Amino acid sequence: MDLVEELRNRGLKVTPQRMAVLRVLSEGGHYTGEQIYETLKKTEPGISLSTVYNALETLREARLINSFEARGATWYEFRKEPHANVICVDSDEILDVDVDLSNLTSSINSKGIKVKGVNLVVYGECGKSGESFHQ
Amino acid sequence: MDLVEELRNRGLKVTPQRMAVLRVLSEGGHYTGEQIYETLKKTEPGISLSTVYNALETLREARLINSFEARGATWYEFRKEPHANVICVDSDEILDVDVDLSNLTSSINSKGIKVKGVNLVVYGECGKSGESFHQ
DNA sequence: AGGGGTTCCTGGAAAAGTTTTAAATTGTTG
DNA sequence: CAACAATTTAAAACTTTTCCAGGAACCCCT
Repeated sequence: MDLVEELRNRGLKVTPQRMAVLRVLSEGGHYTGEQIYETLKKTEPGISLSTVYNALETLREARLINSFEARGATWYEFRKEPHANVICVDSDEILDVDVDLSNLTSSINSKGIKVKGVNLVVYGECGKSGESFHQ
Repeated sequence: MDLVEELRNRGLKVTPQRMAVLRVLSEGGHYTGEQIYETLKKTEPGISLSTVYNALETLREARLINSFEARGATWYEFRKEPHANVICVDSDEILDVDVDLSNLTSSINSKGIKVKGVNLVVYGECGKSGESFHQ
């Protein structure tokens, strides 16, 4: 099922702005709302920051993208398997690291909590240094 | 080693404001900076919000308390073993759930990343409903 | 295909909520 | 008591949400 279909199936309209946000995130990496807005301003003249935030929230509810909070901001990424978001304290990068979270989820489920989402943020030294914009 | 000693050992001054913040957190639960400020205003007349934030950052760096981000705010808790912070989507409570994170940490360490901190935020239904202030 | 109508979405400005900063004052430690 | 760190107050910064009028997407119909 492609992204357009997934939006329609949920009664959501397929707008150019939503597709533009998806296009940015589908290339991989981690972005704040502001970063997506700055990226899209170049190709989507007139798009507004509130539209970006509206689209992000809608796409997140539709589970087409994920979000997590770190460093005082909300970060968005294209949907993918549960994983660790590793924040490199030396390089400011955010890396995806595949880890198995199924044991953890079932352990919490067994305590009477129905797990709806898991956000794992790890702070660590990854040996690199310097800044990188595309996170 | 008590808290006063731990502050002194790190070259930090023991101020009434820092001790007041520790007193709130040591009773357990999860608080935002604003909630701690509101709590302390009753017993520490004249304390300011920025002092609370300064103290929280200092205490966090000294590893006497933990913090994690969720729901658009930073939440603080007294230091304890790594665990899952479960946000109940039905009751707005935040619960501590003990889970073993050692496998996860060593798995990430083995990929060349030196783990400095783990923040595990889980969203789930815990069957309760209604609001609770002390989280 | 094309048009009409309904519903939902967008854009711009402003507000809200959280956290940080600046500069002067006060407090803690040796 | 001197040296230096921490607190206070106010304002600003930063991210995100809200409001609503105008516009666009979708559905149905021909």
